[in-house]
Amino acid sequence: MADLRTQALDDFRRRCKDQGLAFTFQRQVIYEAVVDSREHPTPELIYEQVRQRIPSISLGTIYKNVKTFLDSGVLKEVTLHHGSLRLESNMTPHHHVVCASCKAIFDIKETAVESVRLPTSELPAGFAIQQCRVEFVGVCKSCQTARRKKSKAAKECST
Amino acid sequence: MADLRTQALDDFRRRCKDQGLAFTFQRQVIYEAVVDSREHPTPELIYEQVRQRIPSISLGTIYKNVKTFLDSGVLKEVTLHHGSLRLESNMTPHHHVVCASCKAIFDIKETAVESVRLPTSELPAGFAIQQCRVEFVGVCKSCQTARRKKSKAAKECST
DNA sequence: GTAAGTGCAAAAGCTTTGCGGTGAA
DNA sequence: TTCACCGCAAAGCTTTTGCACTTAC
Repeated sequence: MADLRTQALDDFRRRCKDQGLAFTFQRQVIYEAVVDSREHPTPELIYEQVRQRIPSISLGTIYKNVKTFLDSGVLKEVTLHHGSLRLESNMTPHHHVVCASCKAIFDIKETAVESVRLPTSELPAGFAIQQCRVEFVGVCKSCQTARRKKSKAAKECST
Repeated sequence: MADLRTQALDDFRRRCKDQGLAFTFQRQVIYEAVVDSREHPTPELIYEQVRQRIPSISLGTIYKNVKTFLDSGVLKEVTLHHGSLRLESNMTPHHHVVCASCKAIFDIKETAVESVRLPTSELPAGFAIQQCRVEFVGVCKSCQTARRKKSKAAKECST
């Protein structure tokens, strides 16, 4: 009987193969650390977890692999905005449209979307909601144009 | 006739007074730089803008004042997650509940909220939406408890 | 065997902090 | 006059990069 962990491991091995990534012990343990933690961990937290099983691992390796996993779609980032403080002077409630490519942020007035409701039963126990933010993620006009140009150039280059 | 800029300035002066903040030229220019820019600027971008009017300003002053403005509610941050990469292994679409105090992130299954629609007319021209993310912001149970304890202690301290 | 991955250390952002001089109230 | 604020410089994080060694394929 293949237990869940074995199955998850096979899954991960397959995903590495699909992405052309070498299947190393370090990668396996890093990946498991993220999956096992229910906390949306930071690289530092992953480092602490992984070090319990691989004391010789370096933080640099965590970062390199996290980046590899993000690039290949094995993991995701919780937010597109990490790494830079972005400010807001529009103090009236509103929502955002964000370009995944250039990180441009556009405001949308609150009334443009229907108010979103969440049944209390879906919330963590005792959580007090103050606000609901909606974020539409996509690609802005100029980034679409840039991508088209780039892929066209790549095509011409390969012929 | 008081133009818009004069009025905005008076507004800002009043807000500083309300918050017990000194009204300095630097603060005025920093604030105006954020308001004038439609781009949800970073501190670095604000620095560039402000330097055109106050060449001697330092980046440290930008950071100090941005922090002051955030603490006093004169400005807001676009996201709570800036400053730390947070990872996600749950690749199925879902939404988040975030504690504004400890930054804990909880998953909510996508079906828990009705799908959010945005009329194309509300979008920036040419923007291609790929995804909609909903984030409920509030305070988790343990942070509520901690705050209650803290404010109780403060009360006892002041008597 | 070869290309990719690892560990280590240095460096590159971004942000905070401390201190002496300056300016707002 | 006093206290908060400014500019400067140093330090503290987080993240990236380069290089020699090792490992997966």
